Amino acid sequence: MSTSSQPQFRYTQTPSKVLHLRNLPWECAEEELVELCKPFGKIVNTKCNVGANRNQAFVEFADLNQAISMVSYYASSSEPAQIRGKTVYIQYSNRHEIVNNKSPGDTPGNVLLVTIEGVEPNDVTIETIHLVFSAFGFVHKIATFEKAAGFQALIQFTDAETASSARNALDGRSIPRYLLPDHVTSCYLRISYSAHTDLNIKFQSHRSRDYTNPYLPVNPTAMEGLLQPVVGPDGKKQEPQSNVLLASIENMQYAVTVDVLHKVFSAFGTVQKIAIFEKNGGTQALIQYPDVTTAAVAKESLEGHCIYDGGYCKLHLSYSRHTDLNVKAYSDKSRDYTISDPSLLATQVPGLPAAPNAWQNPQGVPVHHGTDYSASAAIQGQPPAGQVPAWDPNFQARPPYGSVTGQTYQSLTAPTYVNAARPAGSSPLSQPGASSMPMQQQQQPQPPWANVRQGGAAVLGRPPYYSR
DNA sequence: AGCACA
Repeated sequence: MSTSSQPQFRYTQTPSKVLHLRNLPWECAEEELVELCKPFGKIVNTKCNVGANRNQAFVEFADLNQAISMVSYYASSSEPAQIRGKTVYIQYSNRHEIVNNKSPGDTPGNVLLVTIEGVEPNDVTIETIHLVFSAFGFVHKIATFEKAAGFQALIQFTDAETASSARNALDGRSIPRYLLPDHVTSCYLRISYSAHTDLNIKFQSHRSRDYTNPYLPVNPTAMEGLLQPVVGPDGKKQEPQSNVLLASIENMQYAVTVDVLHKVFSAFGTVQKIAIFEKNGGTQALIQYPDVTTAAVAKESLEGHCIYDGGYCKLHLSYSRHTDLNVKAYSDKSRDYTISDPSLLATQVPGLPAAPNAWQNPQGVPVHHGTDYSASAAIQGQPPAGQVPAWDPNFQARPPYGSVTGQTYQSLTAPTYVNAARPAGSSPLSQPGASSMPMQQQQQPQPPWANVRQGGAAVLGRPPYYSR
């Protein structure tokens, strides 16, 4: 902070395109400023409400001579410059351009930056935010994050007009109390415009949503945040035991299929469900046991071990926060072994339960496959049987391609490959007789909200966000 | 009445 850094005399004006106007009336509008100045030239920028009293302003002309003409005119005029009858004092500014006339947050755009004050991130769900802002138009995307400023959300509308209507209505307002947890006393929204025009949402999760693409992959790890945060009795975070294990597969040189995982994890007890997914470029899987004890044994036994010799497909296990996976009964990435007796599924059982809870498993009970899959399996080159990757220390490293299951669920395998091989729309499941399960062709992961509604299958097919 | 923003 050196005084010599300001060598120019403060009140000695060298000409500038920028004029400094002071003694302006309270909250002088930009229009009033322009009215006063535009007879002298083209105004390219202004800044109003400057100074502690907000009664100063800057006006920048396109050309220096225009500014000079204005200053000269009023220097020799008998009538001072006036706005609303107040004399306005005009000088050259000591700067030569107006910078940051508008802060970026005041430049309208279709994306709002919302800071939610007075709440913890867990107090306001993305659903609540969506609800509040949807009142002004279709909300395309939402991304939430925690920064120094607090809990913030980027909310993408179709256009700046919609965004500004939301901003005008909600800025400084509070989210309705009934949408908030009881312990939240106040929750004020500070809204500005983001410079973004299109948010890049990679996953549906508890922190981000893309309502234009309901079938965007769900990030299962992120979705765990939907559950209660886990805090031990001592107040510290802990990893609670669970009947569901989260397996990260490292150095996955060979394909790890549902069948392989089933074989490996079945060594410790009944495996109920398996789901495989990609996360951060790696492969992870969720393996569900009936009880925590079995999961704990499997975790202790398998942690750090490799599915194949040579350090291939090394397992890292932790407890998932899930307790009951909602997975497609048959897909190349998931399996629900609890759906019913596999031996029944292999054969056509016309009256097999239409399953009161069939909507929870949109892939449904594949009673319609009939003879179809045997042919498709052949097309896929799947041998009827093959080497089973066993949990055997002597097991030779070998890609499990073509590996087929043991007798127990061999029959389950074929429909999986059938579904994977068949283009959407050609599934026999879409035949009229299958109308009770309308969404069976949806191969994408279910949006997380799909399974919380009754009749979720129908909701999945036509999310409410398409209703506009 | 006396020079902004972030």
